Amino acid sequence: MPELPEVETSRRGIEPHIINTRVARVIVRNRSLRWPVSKTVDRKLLGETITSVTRRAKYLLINTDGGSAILHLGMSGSVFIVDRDTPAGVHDHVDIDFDSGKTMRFRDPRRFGSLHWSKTPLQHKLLKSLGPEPLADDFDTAYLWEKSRGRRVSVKQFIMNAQVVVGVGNIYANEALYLACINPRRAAGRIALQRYELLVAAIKDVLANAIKAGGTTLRDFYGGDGEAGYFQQQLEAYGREGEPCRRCDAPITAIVQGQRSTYYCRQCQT
DNA sequence: AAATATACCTGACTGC
DNA sequence: TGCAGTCAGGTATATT
Repeated sequence: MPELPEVETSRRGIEPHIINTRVARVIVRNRSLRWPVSKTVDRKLLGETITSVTRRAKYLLINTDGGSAILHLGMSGSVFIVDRDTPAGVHDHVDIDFDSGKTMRFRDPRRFGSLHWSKTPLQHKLLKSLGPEPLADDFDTAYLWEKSRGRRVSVKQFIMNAQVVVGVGNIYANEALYLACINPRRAAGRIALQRYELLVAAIKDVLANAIKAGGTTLRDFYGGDGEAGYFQQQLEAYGREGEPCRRCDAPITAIVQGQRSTYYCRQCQT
């Protein structure tokens, strides 16, 4: 499923193929994504030239001089480049054809993704109240510690809250807490500054490593669907219920927090 | 204000 | 082999 590293991988895979090229046609086969795709999107995109593809949280911004398309991959979405007139599958909901003869295709079996248009995407309702980017310098120990004061919610749910920090999905929340030796059930407001230092470093580390691993997917991105489980072999906690902790050998425990599965070591995450 | 629950959707998997 | 049931998960929104 696309977490931040995969969205970033998609961005890097797509941008070189569509930058400075003009949109020749937009085909929306299915408008019922998470929110109905407005015809405004197709209308505004048509004829525009792509100036860049950027990312904010897990949103891809396909930028033009006239505004930006805001694409979210949801849980099962992917974007990739194909030659024009490549037959579309049942879950291929949107094609953007370019003058170059290439097509950017959006595929999303579960249709949790979304597509919007905005002249000022960072001010868009969906983006305007997001927290800092986890890999940016303004996401640091002091910020996270301060933000956590007085909060009784579990630290895992706290770091998965996009108003606190974006891009930390379930898998990476589990992994980061494991790396920082913090019990996911602990209240966010009752964790010391020094431990937040470890946690911030762990979040940055796990995301940076996953982006690096995404480079593997990038190689066969062209024509592929970018959904390969590239980071799986590096997981320390997620999905390892009953298997031995690689630090202390105690079995990894699985619990549910906020209807999400949590995996952690009861012995060394305190 | 903060915490918690709900809704959206379908492929993959499990058990009969 | 087929079928019904369960799970997964991002995030806006509703409810407490």
